[in-house]
Amino acid sequence: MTLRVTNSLSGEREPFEPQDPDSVLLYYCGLTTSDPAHLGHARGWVHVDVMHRWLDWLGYDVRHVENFTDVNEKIVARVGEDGTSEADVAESYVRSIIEDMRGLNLKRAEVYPRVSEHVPEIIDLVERLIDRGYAYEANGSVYFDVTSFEEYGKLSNQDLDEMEAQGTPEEQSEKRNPADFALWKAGGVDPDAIEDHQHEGAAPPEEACETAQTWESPWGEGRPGWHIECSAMSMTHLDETIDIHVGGQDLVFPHHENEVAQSEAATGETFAKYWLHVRLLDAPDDEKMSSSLGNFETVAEALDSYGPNVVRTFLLSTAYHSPATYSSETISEAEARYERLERGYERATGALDSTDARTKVEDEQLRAAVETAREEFEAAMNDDFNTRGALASLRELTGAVNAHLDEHEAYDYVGLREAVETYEEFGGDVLGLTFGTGVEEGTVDLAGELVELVLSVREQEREAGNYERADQLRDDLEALGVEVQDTHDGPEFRLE
RNA sequence: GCCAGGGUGGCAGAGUCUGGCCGAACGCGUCCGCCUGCAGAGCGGAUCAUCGCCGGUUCAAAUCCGGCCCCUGGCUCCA
Repeated sequence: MTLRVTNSLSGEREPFEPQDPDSVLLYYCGLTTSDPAHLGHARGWVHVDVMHRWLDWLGYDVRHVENFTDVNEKIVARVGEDGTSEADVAESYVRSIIEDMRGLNLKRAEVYPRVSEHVPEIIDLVERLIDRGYAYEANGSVYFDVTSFEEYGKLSNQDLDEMEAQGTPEEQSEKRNPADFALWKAGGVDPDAIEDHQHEGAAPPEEACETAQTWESPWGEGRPGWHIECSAMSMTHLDETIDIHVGGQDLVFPHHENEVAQSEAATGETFAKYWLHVRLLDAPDDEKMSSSLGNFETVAEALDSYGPNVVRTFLLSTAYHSPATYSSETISEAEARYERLERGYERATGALDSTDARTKVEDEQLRAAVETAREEFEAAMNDDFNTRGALASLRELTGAVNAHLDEHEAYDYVGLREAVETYEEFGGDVLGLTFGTGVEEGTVDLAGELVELVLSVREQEREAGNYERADQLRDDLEALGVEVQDTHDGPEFRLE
């Protein structure tokens, strides 16, 4: 069975065939480091992460690059609020973003390149475009001539005549065609350009702009344009042609379209074989979640409230290109979904470690269910990374595990072991969920022993018929995050 | 206006490429039963969908074709 992906270039689901059958070059359009990351960003990250993990599972050697845009007017707008200079502000957000990524249990990319560290490569690329007749200089700025690239518009299906102008009025006057876009911008940052983005506590615009970074170039001092960075960094760290380029749906035009144009004009080669676009996350009011609208939940807040597993389950409960809304309802459903999986895993591992698990016992139903779950998981992931379907197969596995444990006195050791391996391999390695972090009965650590102690007191109360006291102890434990469940074999607990 | 993606049960959300296994997955919710001092978890069962509208193709359509309505995103910084 082969992987199929929806390619924005063709608008169709296509078989995935990387240039080199053994490896995949993957680029993800990362963030501008001017605001804390919000859940919408996490949606992109987590889906790219799972794509990466699935490609690993399929046996590809994945080279994954994800940039930080640390040169941008919006960063300059934060000077005074979150730092003392553009570079300083950018650095503080890079740090918080990396922390968020860790918190989300993302597999590391191979490189996280920054624009500020790739200016020479950007300048080289711009020169190449000028040499080849695709770009021109005007007053120290350099623009890409969209009419020179015949295929301009092929990614977003835009028609040049229908397009509105890109750039500021000043830029417009320098351009040959309204749709031309800047590769290099002369000078520093114009105070007028940042005023609208400034918040309370920001430095005066003129002062903030003083701290904006500029670089020497063949056209004088200036700054790189927005789109050119990704082309330069993708080519530097991967290759002139990469296999998969992923980004937010909002970037299709103009950002990705321009990347295609400038890259392919410069190299004469295909820039990216497959373009995958992650749909934006919607806020409860059905609007997109975005920094500028201020209607977001930050990654840090979400992780704090729900933890990485619930957040990931929530994000993976919707296919990467489908609409998804973040609300208290949708996140608590994800919580229930994750917990059910985790309980199944814990029951399975607990049973496996008990003396009731026997290699001689064989439950055909359990084993068939494990087999089916594995097949369905694989089929779902291969079908354009259908994470919702993949999650569904693990639920069915959970149902089979629970049914087996409920219906039998002696357990099927081999079947349970296969089930546990499936959780770990697919739920763990591929979906990036972690199970079994709760403290098991009989765990040797102090917290566990103390809970045991409280539970034994509660058992005495129950035996004595003092249910009120027993329930009070249960409620108190609950308040501390210890969930108590009475079973045939005595009380069990798990930490939330 | 132009481009892209959506409209599936109370909610959420697969399936649409490759028409039939879809009288529609997984789940949340609700109800009943088992278990249980109670609760939770689990198990079993039930409830819940004329798949946006109209027309067409076909033995057969959520899935293909045509028209229309509505929503979201992009066309300005944005994952």
